[in-house]
Amino acid sequence: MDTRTRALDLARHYLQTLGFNGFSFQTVADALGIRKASLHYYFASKEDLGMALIQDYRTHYENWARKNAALPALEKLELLFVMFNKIATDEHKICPVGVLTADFNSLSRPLKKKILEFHLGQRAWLIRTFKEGLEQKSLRKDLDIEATAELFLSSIQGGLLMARLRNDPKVFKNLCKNLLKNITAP
Amino acid sequence: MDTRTRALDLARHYLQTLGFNGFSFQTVADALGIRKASLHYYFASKEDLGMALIQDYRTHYENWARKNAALPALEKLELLFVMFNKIATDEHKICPVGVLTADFNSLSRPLKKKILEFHLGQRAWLIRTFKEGLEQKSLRKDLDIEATAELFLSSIQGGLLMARLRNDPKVFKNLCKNLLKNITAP
DNA sequence: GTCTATAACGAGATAGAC
DNA sequence: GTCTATCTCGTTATAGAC
Repeated sequence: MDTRTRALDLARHYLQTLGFNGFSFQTVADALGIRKASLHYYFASKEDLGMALIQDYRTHYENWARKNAALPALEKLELLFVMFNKIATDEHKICPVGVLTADFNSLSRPLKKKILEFHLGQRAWLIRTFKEGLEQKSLRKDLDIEATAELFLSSIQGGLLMARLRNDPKVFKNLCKNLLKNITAP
Repeated sequence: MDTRTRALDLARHYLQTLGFNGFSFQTVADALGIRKASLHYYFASKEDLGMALIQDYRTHYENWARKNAALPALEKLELLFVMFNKIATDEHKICPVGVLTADFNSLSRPLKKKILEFHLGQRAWLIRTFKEGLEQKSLRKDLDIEATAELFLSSIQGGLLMARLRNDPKVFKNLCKNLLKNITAP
């Protein structure tokens, strides 16, 4: 794996555990085994690193979505929760988008825009998937699609925070289970 | 208002807008009109300031709860959402507990403990209030109390983040409306 | 209580050698 | 690509005068 990719993976790790203002070029450079000045060869500024992090996360997510595109809607939603549950159980990480939203006001305008775009993309994915679920009759036919998308997005972000705070993997898992139960067809 | 109280109010403002690692003694001292060294007279360390902030927020919350203790359960829940909605619409603030959970791993053990205690207290309040609502027959009688408490807590935290990200006051308000709709008796 | 002054450190960032 | 060296700035924190 090339140095830039390794740096990005490490930076994402620190982003999800310490927050954007909680790690430095030094932190990443030490873990990588190079000098912090060398990191500037790949990322001109921390701002740049932030942009690369959100772009990288977006690419990961879009690959995931593409890979599972052909599955039934309900399975896709289950797999979405599996994905976030992996984050929750991996050293109490939280979602990169959630972290960056907590640090939102210390970020540049282009970075803010990029984070919002990711969020809206995920929201659109949820709405599409709910519509598919309705066509496939796996979801309650009186489902309020927009409201449910907002509920899913907010409780995933908040649920990851809560799992960290409570130091209990069941917290997030139970939350997901109940979210799914409330939307599936009787 | 004495200097310590004013300092605490300003610090809470910066905590909720910039995160715990996003503001400094300098930030607060400038807004307060004194030198940052003088702030150390009130708070020995930033750690201390963090403890005071969470204690202060807890006192505010407990006073609020006491004031409304005699109201019907459903009204109390509505007022809870009003309180958080004020946070969301005031410069896109988020909950102090949520902020500190995002920065959790850079905090000391006593501070972590204090944050968890606040969260568990709020969770207990929700559970008590749901039970009251069931006795008063204002809530759906098949309500899963524990699961609903988790859902409320997580979607409030996540909803505040989402309202900031989307820069839209309606996001949080609609979320609250739907949370309430789903638990009220038909 | 508030001040000046300063210590000690870590951050982001750049210049230029290899 | 990676290094050493350095700059500048902001951070927490302390000592001691007023």
